[in-house]
This record gives sequence, C-alpha cells and structure tokens, in this order.
Amino acid sequence: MYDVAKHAGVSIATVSMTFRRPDRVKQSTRDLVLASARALHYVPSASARGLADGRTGVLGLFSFDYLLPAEAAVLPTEIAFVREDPDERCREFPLYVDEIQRGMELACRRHGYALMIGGPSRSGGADTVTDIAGRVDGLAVFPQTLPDDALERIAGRIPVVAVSEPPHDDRLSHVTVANRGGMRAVTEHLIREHGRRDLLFVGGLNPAEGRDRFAGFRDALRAAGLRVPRKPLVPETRATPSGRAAVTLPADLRLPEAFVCATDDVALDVLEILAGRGVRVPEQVAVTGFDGIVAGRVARPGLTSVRQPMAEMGRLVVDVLLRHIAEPGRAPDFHELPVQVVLRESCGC
Amino acid sequence: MYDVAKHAGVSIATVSMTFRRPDRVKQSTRDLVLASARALHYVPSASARGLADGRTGVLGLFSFDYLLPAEAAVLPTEIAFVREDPDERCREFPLYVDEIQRGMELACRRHGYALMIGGPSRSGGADTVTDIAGRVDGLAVFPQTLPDDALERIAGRIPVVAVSEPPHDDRLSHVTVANRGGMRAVTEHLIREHGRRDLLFVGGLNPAEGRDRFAGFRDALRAAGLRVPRKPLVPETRATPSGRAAVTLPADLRLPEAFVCATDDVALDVLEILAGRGVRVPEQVAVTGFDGIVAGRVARPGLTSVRQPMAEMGRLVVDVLLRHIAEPGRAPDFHELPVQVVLRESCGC
DNA sequence: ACCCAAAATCTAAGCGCTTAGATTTTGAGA
DNA sequence: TCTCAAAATCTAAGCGCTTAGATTTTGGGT
Repeated sequence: MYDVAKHAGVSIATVSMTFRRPDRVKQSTRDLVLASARALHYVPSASARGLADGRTGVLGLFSFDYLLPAEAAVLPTEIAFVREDPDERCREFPLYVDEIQRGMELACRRHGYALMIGGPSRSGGADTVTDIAGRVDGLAVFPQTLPDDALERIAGRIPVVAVSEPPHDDRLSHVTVANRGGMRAVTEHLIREHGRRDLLFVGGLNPAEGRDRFAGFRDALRAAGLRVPRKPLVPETRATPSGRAAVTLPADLRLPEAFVCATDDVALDVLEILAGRGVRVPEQVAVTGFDGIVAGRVARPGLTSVRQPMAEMGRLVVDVLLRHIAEPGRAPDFHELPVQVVLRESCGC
Repeated sequence: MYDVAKHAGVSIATVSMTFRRPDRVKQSTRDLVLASARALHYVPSASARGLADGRTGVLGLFSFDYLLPAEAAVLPTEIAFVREDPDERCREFPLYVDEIQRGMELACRRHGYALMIGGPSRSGGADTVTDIAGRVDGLAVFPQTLPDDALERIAGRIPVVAVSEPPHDDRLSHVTVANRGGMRAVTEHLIREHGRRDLLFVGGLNPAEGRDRFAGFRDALRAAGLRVPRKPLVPETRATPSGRAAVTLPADLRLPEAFVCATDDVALDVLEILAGRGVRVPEQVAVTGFDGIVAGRVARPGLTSVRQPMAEMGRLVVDVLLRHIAEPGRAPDFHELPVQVVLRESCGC
C-alpha cells in the first residue's frame, strides 16, 4: 500500500479510502490510485486489514476428521478400463456434512464472506481449532469434533453454532433437524403401509443424535400398540479395506421384519451384510436409513430414508452466525428444521 | 496476549514463545502461561500473526460461480413423504470440482493448512479474488473463473495453480488430466467393442478443455480409418427450472450410432433428451461422457465415462502450492494426470 | 479578491502478534 | 562463594492496514 501511495503521489490513507470508501475520494484521485495499484500488482493484505478493523470477513467450519487416505495413491500411468466403480466410493463422498458444507459455501458467497474449512488433525484437535477460531468471525462445528470446553472457550470470543446436534449447551446456538419426528414418521410408514410389526432399531455412531431418533422409533411403536424395546441394537464395527468404520451384525442375529437404522451409513452396511447372507430386501426384510445421503440412491435396492434439508441447514447456519456477528451478546438461537421421508425400494415401496 | 502475559506475570514475548517455540520456555513458565491462557479464554489472532510473520497458513480455492438458489427455499413445516428425489439434485452436487475440492481439503489438513473457499460473486470477480488472494499463502483456481490479467497479478504475489485446465500461460502452474488420451480411449472402445462407426461429438461449455477432448475423438476416428469431422456439434443451452444451463439438441437431428459428449453434464442432458424422444440407449444409440461425476452412476442407464482422478488432483494441487511456497521463485509446474474409462450401460456394455 | 463551509486529503495512533538482539537468571565448575 | 557461558526472559521495532481528527484544498457566494 505504501508503494501504491508513493506511486500515485498520495498518502496511504487515500489509498485505503479508495478501496474502502470510494465515494469519499475525488474521481481523478481514485483513478490515479487504481491505476497505480494495477501497475504494481497490488494485493491488499487481509491479515493487516483484519488486524486493523477487528474482523476477518471469513466464517469457519470445523468439520470431521475424515479418514485420510494413504499418502499417495498409486495411479496407473496408462489409461485403464474399469467395468464400474465400486460402491465404496460414494460411501466416502459426499456425506451429509459435505452437503451442509456446500450450503454454507453458497450462503457465505451470497453474503460476501469466504468460508474457511478446517478440522481436527493428528496433531490434536484443541490447537487446530483455536487456529481456525482466530481467523474467522464466526464458527460452525459439527458434532463430536471438539471437546465442550474448547467450544465454550471459543464461544466466548466469537459466535459458534453447533450443527446437526441436539441442543446440549444453552450457551451455543444450534441448528438441527426433527430427528425424533422424522424417525417416527418412517417407522410408522413401515408399520402402516407395509404391515411390519417386528422392527429392530440399529443404532448409529453418534449417541446424541441416535438417542432422539431412537425415541422417535419408540414413539411409533408405542402409538401402534407394539412392544417398545428399551434399547437399540448397538452394532460392532470393523474397518473396511479403505479405512472406513463399517457396522457388523452378529452372525446368529434373528431376522426381524425390518431394520430401522439410525443413519444411512449404518443402513447401507446392513444392506451389504444382508446381500452377503443372501437375504432379499425388501421381500424378506425391510431396511430404512436416516440422512438422505447420495449413496442411498446409488444403492440397490434404493434406500428409503429420512432426508435432512442439508443445503438449507448450511444456509441457516450462516444466517445465525451473521446475526450474532451483527448483534454481539445476542442470546443463542435454536433451530430445528423439518425433514422429508424419501421412499425408495428398501422399505417395500 | 497482553492480558495473558499480565495474568501470568511474564512478557508478551514469553507468551508468544510458549506457543511458537515451547522448547525455548522453561517448563514451569510454560505451564503458567498455558494456565492463564486457558483461564482467560485466549484465542490468538491469526490476523496479527499473519501480519507479523508474513504467512497465513491458509491455502485458497477460487471456485465456480455456482448457481445460487433462490434466497429462502420454502420448507414444509410438516413431515412430508416423497416417492423419490428428482435426478436434478445430483446434477448440482457433487460436481467434479467438488470432488477436487474435497481432495484439497484432505491434503490441506494433512499438512496443517486450512482451506479457504471463495468464488466470484455478483459484485464482480476481480475484487473478490484479491480479497481471497490477500488471505492465503497459495491459490488454486478453476478454469473460467478469472480473467487472465487478474490471475497474473496474483501470481506475482503468491503461488497460483490453474486446475483442470490445459496449460495456456507458462507463468502459472497447472494440474490437468489426459483429456485427449482419455477421449481417444473411450471413442476407440465404442468403435472396437461396440462396432459403432457413425459417431457424433457433442461439445461442452468449456472451449479449452473441449478442444483437447475433441482432438482425442478425432485421433480415434483417424486411427480407425473413419471420416474425421472438422468441428464438434456445439449445442444450444436452455435454463432448467432450477437455473442450471442444460444442453438442447435440434429437434430434427439425425441420430448417429453414438453421442460422444465432452462432459458428463452434457451426456446426461443428452440422455434425458433421448429418453424424452423415446430413443432407447444404448440399443438405438450409445452415449458417453467425460469426468466421472456421481450423477453418471445414478442415471439410468448408467453413464459410460472417463473418470478424472479428482481426489488425487486436489492432493497434487496442494503439493504444488506448498512446494512453491517453500521455494519462492521456483518455475511453474505442469502435471497431467492419467484417467480411467468407466464402462457402464450407456455405451452398450 | 476574499471568505468560509464542504470536500478532499493527510497525519499518526493503533490493531495483536513475532522475533532480533539486549538483558537477566541459572547453575555447573572452580 | 564466585565466575561465566548457557538458558530464560524481556525490550522494542516492526508487519500493512484502518480511521479519528487535523489540515489543506476547493469553489460558490460576496
């Protein structure tokens, strides 16, 4: 900036004004400054600006600790022909968090913010997060990515919204979905439309979310006058070749009339296990999921699921952050968005 | 930091050292400082650090100007049941750029960098990009997002790599794929394995990329001794209800034995048009795409395509950026990655 | 030609950190 | 107990911007 000022024969304040408040600078001066900036390849330092005016113009997203594929996949140097890509690929991307992220990207762009994406790395989560937190004006975090005390520390400095997580800390804003109602709806569908009465709930990996969904499952059974189980089936997991944690089912498991799964991820694993055991879905047993991820439509049979409005969630997360940035000290917001039951083949439809 | 220093009874230099070079601080002092930091909810300012040491620890991605969906989608407040989601949804996400982005995310995280995502917004591209450029240590840009002069201006300040774009400026690093060889391979597959001899190349929306792919198409025809067309069919586009630009085909178009499309996006539009006209694929005509996007596997029939190694590209982009950051003044890198032909039903397989 | 408010521009004080280089503390060895 | 190099800590000078408030310029009215 000093160079531009010298080149244009003005003070640095004028250069700054030219960019920040062009209306306050005489036309001729403005042109002069802009010409100099162009000539010198001037790129303003966002760090300096952020330091000077106390805001960065960036929102942050602290995302999952994705499995990090092996350092360098060995690529064929020749052009290869493959019959079909393994289903596995869709299981890793896009997940529902990716769709929420996309929603945030769009919303950020619309509001003139950039989005910074980080997540826990092997070096340990707490450090990385203050790293991110120090760069942004507001932060969205996915569940299970951060210890609560780190969250609160950050929330004391900048707005934080917990995404896709049942409210568990009233000092944080929350954006979540109708986990309970959605699960109840899909369960009732199985009962009413497909006459299934022997339903088994298969739990997921996130206990908090799963709790609400299990409650919805029980609501449906209770309303239908069926026996209401006390606990979900909590499956074991194993690591797939690619490193993903996949659910396993006991070999001697009695086959219910339907597996009601806490997440699509679990449901897809269940579908795979059943296929491996020669069990036909939905003829012998129905399977449903929750989330509405892309892999659910690629699967055969197509997975009946409860879709979260992910893009909308992302948008809302940004709205909430911006609102709290504009209005510091505002009380935390709480939003629960509606869901949609997507009927495909795996429920019997 | 000043508060932490006061609270711990040390100088700010010691606080800084505690975080940057812990080995240079006595154990007892370090504990004291960390305790104070925790007590005061200290979150270091990345702006200040970036300003002081000249690097931000962030890589940037300047991405497409996605179509921005209408402000607030009206969500049902009741739980709705839908039979299936329209294909349209997969057409918008994830695109191949999203998969590259994901590759960058992972690579960034592995190297302790954060990733900042921005793109042109309605307010005009050139401003936003210096905005992004000023925040990062290196920048990846997708094709057609920026005027060349803006790119060069930035490249004069920080490393820039053009992603998925044939080299067209030797002052920039490039990461691209075997567009020509890949297209030749899939075309030869149609000719050799399926006996198609009357092939029509349908151009895409990115002329530069399309040029190489068309060249590969011609290579295959020439090698097979078939008549080699001078030009691709460049289709008109129309806006879909959701705002996407979809390809159209002349109503009186003579049906070839195969549509060889420059991108999956075009190929999927072609599939849809053909379905609308009652033409059976692949029985009456084969269709192939290029890119390997997720929507291609969701489509019926499954789309035969040439898959780019997108995750790998993202990883490589990050490698190139980091290399140039570590070694300023290094000459631009150029990488062309191999592709894979994915055979599904639309080619007749 | 002169006055004076409005417009344009400038001066200078930070913003919160990093890091040479200066200063103080430490503790092993005499 | 004293010495002195090594270890620990501190002082202070920026990093490149923003923005009050001070100063200068402008130009319409007399």
